[in-house]
Amino acid sequence: MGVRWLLDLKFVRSNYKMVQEALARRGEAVALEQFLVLDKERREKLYRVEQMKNRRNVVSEEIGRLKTAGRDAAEMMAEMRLLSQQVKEIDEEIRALDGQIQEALLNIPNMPDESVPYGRSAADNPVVRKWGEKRQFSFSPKPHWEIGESLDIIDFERGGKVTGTRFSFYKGAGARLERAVINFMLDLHTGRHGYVEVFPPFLANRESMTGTGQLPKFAEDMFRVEGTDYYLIPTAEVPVTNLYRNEILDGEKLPICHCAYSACFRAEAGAAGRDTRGLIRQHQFNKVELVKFCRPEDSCAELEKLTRDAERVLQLLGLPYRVVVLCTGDMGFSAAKTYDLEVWLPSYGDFREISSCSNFADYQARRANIRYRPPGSKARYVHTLNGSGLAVGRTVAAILENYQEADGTVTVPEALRPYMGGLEKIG
RNA sequence: GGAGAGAUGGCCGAGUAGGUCGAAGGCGGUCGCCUGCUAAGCGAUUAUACGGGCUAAAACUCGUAUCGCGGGUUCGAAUCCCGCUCUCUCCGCCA
Repeated sequence: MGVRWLLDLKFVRSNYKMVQEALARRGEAVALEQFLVLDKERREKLYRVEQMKNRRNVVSEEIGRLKTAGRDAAEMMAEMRLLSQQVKEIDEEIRALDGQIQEALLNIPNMPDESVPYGRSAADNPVVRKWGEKRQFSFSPKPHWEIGESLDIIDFERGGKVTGTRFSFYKGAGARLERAVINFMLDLHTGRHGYVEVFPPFLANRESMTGTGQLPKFAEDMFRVEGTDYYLIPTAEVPVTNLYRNEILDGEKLPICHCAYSACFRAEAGAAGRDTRGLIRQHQFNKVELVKFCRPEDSCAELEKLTRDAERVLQLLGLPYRVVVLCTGDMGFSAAKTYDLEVWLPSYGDFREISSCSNFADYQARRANIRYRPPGSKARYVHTLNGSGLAVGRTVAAILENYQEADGTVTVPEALRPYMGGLEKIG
């Protein structure tokens, strides 16, 4: 039975030290020794059982010949009956080993790209570049949730009533603003950056969640539809990356670039007490996502481009931001390299993440089995990338805070006015 | 939700009273040949994964597995039995 491995077994086997060191840089002591032992045992058993199967095949053929010739083969059949029994047992053992190995692999994070700086936590993420000037307020700027409430364009209170904490309503110009931001981003990425828009399902099944790495490790971060195997997507990355699961793409078509709007749902387990007010950390939020599939040799350059595409949104909206590169200790589980875009939020007096752009190398492609065929050669795994372009709720929060005026109104950024029916000011 | 039909290689499509079928044939693809009956002809070749051997690595070679998925029967299963999934058609329902 063919098992598709989550890591290249041969690679891990022969570059054991290197893999071990790469993973150690992430700060997780990964037990690869265990893997090596299991792998060795598996290969020994596999070899043995394949020898047995070979004998069975050869003898069975012989039995067929004898029988058609009308001769007796009872002795051989008896022997084979025994052999088959043993084969079955060893097959069972191998299957158990496969499961153990696969389980071990599922919990091994991606290896960081060599260019990723070493560090232990978010505090060690180097700032790569900054853009924009922080506005000097002649008054004391208010946090976006206060602005939203006083302008009556965001209703957190009733969101809590209707659904629960961390849910909210947008209303009037607020709802329109949210929609404007979505459309602005989609138009920018499709019109100027060459992405093909897709509108995905907001629920995805277990295979898809495993394909992009949300499962099995992060099940508690997601909402699951009771009685089904469907999960509410935590990001459009899931359905869009899985678009091509179990497919072999035409090499000529790469890179394939998609952008997608979706609502995103996150259980935010373990986030109790953090960002309890406002739009920063909701159970449901909107996001425009950028997703790329490319050749392995292009993924580094594609990550730079994708990041720039996301940055362009902030630039056109006139929102100050900085770009940090996540250090080894702060990177997500599946990522090989990640840039975070952090927007300036006056009420926090700090930069907050508004986009995360990652190169996953072949990590997701291997799990999701997405390949391409280079001209005249075998299928290879593609590299996948994605990034927010951008998180809409946080963008709205940033607009409200950065564009607020002393009289309590909010100026609409010029780039959004065409999407707001020409509206220049909210309030 | 109810009833029926079907799932075979890149595609189309054979193959079921179990045996030498990884699987006929066609198309497509690749390589070579031919080139005045020309929007052609001829020949060859054309799956993937894993393991062993040989390698610097390949190529190569041997083996195993794979005919929707998972089990079962059997010395032996694409072919028989059971379960599941998906697709198609008809009915119902609905945005």
